[in-house]
Amino acid sequence: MTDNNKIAENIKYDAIKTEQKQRKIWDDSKLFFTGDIKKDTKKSYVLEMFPYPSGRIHMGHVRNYALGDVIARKNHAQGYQVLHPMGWDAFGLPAENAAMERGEHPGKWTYENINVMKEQLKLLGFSIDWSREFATCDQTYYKHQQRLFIEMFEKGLVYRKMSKVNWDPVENTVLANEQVVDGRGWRSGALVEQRELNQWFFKTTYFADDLIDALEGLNEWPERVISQQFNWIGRSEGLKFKFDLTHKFGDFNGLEVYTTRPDTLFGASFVAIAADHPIAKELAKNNADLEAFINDCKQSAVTAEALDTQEKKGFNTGLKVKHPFDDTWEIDIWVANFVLMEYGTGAIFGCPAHDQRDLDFARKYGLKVTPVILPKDADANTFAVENEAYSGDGSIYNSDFLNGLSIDAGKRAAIDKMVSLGRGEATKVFRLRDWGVSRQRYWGCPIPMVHCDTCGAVPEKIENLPIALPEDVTFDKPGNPLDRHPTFKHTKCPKCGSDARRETDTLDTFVDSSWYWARFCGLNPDAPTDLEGVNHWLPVDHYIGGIEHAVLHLLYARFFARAMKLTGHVNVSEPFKHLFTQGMVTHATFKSEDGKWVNPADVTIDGKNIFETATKKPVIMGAVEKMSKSKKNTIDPEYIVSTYGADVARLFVLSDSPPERDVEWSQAGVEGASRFVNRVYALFAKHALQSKTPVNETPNDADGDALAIIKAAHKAALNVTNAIDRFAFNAAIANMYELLNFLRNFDGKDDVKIINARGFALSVFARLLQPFTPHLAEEVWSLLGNDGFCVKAPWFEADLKYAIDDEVVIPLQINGKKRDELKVPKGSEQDYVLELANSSKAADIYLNGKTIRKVIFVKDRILNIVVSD
RNA sequence: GCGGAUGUGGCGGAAUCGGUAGACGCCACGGACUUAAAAUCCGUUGGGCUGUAAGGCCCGUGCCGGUUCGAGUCCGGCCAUCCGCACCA
Repeated sequence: MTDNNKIAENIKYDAIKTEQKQRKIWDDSKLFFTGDIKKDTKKSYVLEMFPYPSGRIHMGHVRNYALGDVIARKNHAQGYQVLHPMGWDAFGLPAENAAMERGEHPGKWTYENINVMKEQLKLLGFSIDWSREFATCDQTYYKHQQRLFIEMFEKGLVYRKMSKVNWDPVENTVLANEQVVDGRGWRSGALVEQRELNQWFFKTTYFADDLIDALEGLNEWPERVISQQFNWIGRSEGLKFKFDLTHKFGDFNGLEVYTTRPDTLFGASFVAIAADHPIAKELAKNNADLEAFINDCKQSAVTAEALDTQEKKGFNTGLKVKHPFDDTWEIDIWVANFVLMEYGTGAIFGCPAHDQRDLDFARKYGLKVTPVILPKDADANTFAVENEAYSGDGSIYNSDFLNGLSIDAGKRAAIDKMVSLGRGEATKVFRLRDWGVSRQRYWGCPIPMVHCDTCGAVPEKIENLPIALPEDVTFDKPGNPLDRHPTFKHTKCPKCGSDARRETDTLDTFVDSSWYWARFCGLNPDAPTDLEGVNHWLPVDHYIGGIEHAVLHLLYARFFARAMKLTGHVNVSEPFKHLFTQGMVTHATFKSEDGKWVNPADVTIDGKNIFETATKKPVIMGAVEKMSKSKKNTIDPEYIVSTYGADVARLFVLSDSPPERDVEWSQAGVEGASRFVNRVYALFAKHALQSKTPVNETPNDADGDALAIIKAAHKAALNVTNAIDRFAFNAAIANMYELLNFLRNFDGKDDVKIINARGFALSVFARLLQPFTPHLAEEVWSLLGNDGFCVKAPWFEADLKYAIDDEVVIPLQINGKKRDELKVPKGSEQDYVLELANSSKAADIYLNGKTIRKVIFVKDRILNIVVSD
């Protein structure tokens, strides 16, 4: 053992101290300050979904921001000008709850949390430009949001109406449709009630067609997000037309219905309306039985499972309509529990033969079932529908002028006829509704509108913005503190100057996060966006966050991009070019025998015995689940950072699983990452004992081991770069482990050429490490004798001359089974390889006495000889 | 019910273009160092059969089938798990 090695044995990497030192240097030199736009430099806008300031950061944040940081840092090294900002999604209910509990102002709680979390994020060494930080509860942010609201109002994208709303009785506020999951509030989990309230709406449906069409262009989005949005917007194309009532009823002489199957009109056997359809309501006034039925419908279940099993029920109103294509044909109108007022026109015609739901209904009430679509190869005289509706392809029959047509042609013909009769028109219907944004809460962006008895709802003047939240509020009573505030409500009409009432509802907090990506492009004090900034930086090149926002946030942000384009604040209609949705951080869960959750850190696993370390009481292992406080299976990132260092925390959350999948937190995995960091440091430190001269370019006089080292470095650079580009960070890290393992074979070797080659390989290695373990990378970068920052050193581009081996081992297959390996110079031709194969051991055994029928040769890949006896 | 994704050793996973399945890590086991342990370092590690040994053979990527000289990868059909939507007319 050389002296150097003896010294090296004692080399210990002090991650905690080194990381503090490095971060201070980065801060002092404003390393990640974006600065003014550099027009002649490639740009990269990397954005992770900004956090809600709940108190402390959790592992999910670490993974989210570590992912983005890899891309941002690699782009830095590649010479891009990078925009990598951070802010706070800071309005919302938890702050009000905290205010109630502590008697503090929600703003105080929020800003305190922001301070704590910002310090925690800084500990992790992310390459964030903190100079662009803002919180959505900053007046300097929501002021502009109020302006956007007013301008959208002026463009007709905002309106107010009385509407049935989803009322969350726990949060005491309204929820958007998207925020109701299985009939429950998405956050509170409370059963949602229906209430009638006057609400502000964003006209998301105005862009419905474009929101769905443009999905096709989002080819860097995950397929499942695209399909979720597609289903959510839910466009259907069909026919809206009017039935005539046989007898006028009150003010009603007709009934409008919507159908996607106008081709089956001659199979109609009933018409059904929703329980809250105006005709049903009117009828119920003089019909107690119907009233009872309607009330019954209203109370029916809201959950998915219940809907599934719920029986179809109807009430025959006694009213009838005439068939639109045959005056003499009369059809009963039923009120049915499965017809929704919110979709289409709230009324349908039922064709039981070709719709399962209609068939169930018809069978229950003994209604006629007339097939009008004849499957190919079926006999018109014998084809019948029993208990399964036929929804497949076929040709139309039993249908007068539609007979013989295909389904598509029949649809067109029926629509054309309906149009020529003046009874209807082709119509698109969307599942997507307009976005109700009024919330009866304090801690949100005030809606900048004024209600005047003469002028109606009038927007506040832009120069009066922000409409600021008053500070002197209390949370001791239920309801909205703004509404009961002594002065906030009282104002003058911006139009006529007379006494008026200020709107006291605030905006849904999803509004706040719908445009922050645009604000980051430049903190213009005078307008929502900086035009030069948005024109340069948008769209976001990489947007990274959780899959739980697949519909809500991402749909709203796409809507806002369109609205802001219309109002002249951005030039894109799609905000995010590449979307990446990362998996969760999970951890084992444990429960004590009395059913209480036990923190995994307090559990000892000794063979089959699992017990609480302190008390020795047995515990039961539960499922691996998303880290959550309630299940006590969280790991505090700050604890990991202070024990193992930020690099280890970052490395682990990226190394164990592909980023789009869940990663399971494990102590052993963390220790593995920590070993890696220490070994890497030791490798560099030992080298530094022998040389302090940086070798940043490929040495050209190497041979033997030195050449092998150089090749390994180039190969690693090629593989790691490719892996990062396809977001396979776990594979990138595996490649770095391989490089480490290889280079360790040459630890301490004192041959000059080896030292030189190793110095070069380490220079490459440091640069590959930089996006993943930046503190370590910068430290070892200077150990190699470099001035300046590793992150500023050019990203190492592999030379294929070195990265690709000049000798390859290819399999020799006989009849498709591998029988031997052949070492051949790269690019060897078939003749040469075949000759080599003939002299191999395998040839003796498998080729002797056989007839060669075919030879398959793929250069540098494989030789396969097909033989027979 | 509809739509989407996934399925590979004891575990997490790799295999980028149809061409050596199991890289890399974890766990486990053996060894070195140590009074001892931890740490560290060096090895072994898909299953089975066979051989004194070097080695050889068979099986193997959820299941069944197909295309191909060759399939984890492509095609058809199942099964399982997860996610989303769901009386949407």
